[in-house]
Amino acid sequence: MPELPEVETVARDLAVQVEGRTIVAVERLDWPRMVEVPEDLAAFVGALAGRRILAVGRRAKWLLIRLDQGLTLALHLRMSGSVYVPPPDGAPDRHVHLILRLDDGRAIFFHDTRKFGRARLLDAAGMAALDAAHGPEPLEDAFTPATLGERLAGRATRLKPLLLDQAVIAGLGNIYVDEALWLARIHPERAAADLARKEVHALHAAIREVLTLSIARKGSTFRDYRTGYGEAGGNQAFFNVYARGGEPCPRCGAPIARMMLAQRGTHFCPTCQRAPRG
DNA sequence: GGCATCCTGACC
DNA sequence: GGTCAGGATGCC
Repeated sequence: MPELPEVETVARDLAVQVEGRTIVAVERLDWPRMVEVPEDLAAFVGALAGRRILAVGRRAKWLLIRLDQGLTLALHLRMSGSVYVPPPDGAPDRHVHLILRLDDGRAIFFHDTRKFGRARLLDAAGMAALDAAHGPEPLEDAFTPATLGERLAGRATRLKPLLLDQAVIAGLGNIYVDEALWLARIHPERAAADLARKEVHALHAAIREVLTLSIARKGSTFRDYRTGYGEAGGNQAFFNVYARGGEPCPRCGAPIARMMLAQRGTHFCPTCQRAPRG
C-alpha cells in the first residue's frame, strides 16, 4: 500500500477538492468487510449522510476525513487501495467498493483490488485511541535523532521489522524502510540497539529524506496506488534498491541483494550497507 | 520470531 | 501450476 508519502499525497489532493463539501449519499459499499464493524453497516451509512467535510489529513498510514459532529472517517488503504476524486465523467469499475457522493455532484471513490482496505467511523475517543496506537510522525519537528534513538534503545530485534512496526514509528512501509536503510548505509538485519550514535543520526536523516522526496513526487506507484486525482505518482523512478535486486548499487556498483526478512521482500546493497557483527 | 490469513492480479 | 505484491493481525 500506500505508505506515508502516498497517504499524505492523497490527503493533500483531497483537501483542495472536497473540503467544505457535504456528503449527500453513500453508494456502492458492496464489500461490507471493509467497514470494521460490518454489523453496524446501516449505522455507518446513516451517520455519514449529511456530514460536512471539514478537513482531510493523515495519521501514520490512515487517511483522516474530518467531519462535523466530532466524527472522523478513517480509511486505511492497506496493500492495493486508492482514494480519489474521479473526473466528472469517471465511472467506477468493479474494484470501487465505496463511493461518497458530494453535494456538488462529484464523488470520492475508494478503489481496492485486493479488498484489504478498511474504513472506520470514529468519534473523538476513537480518534484518540487511533492516535495513541501509533508511534511518532517522522516528519514532525518533534521527531529528532534522540527520539529515534529512544525508540531503538534496548531493542535486540533486527532493524527492519522494528521500523515497519507502526507503534515504533509511524508511516514507514516496505519501500521506504529499504530505501532509508540504503541511504543510511545500514544493513536491515542489524540489531536495533547496536546502532552507533552516528548511525542513528544517519538513519533519522535518511528516513526524512526518502519520505520528503517522495511526497514532492506525489508518491510511488509500484502497482495500484493513485493520487487523490486518480493519477500515478512519480517517485518509483527514483528507487535506489527497492524492486531492483540484481541491478548495480547506484553508489558502489555491487549487485543489489534481495532476501526475505520477516516475510517481506528486502532489498539492500551487501557491500555498502554495514552488516551485523559476527 | 515464524507462519497463516485476508483478496486479486501479474508474471514466470 | 507457483510466486510475489506499498499491510496488519492473530496464533503457536
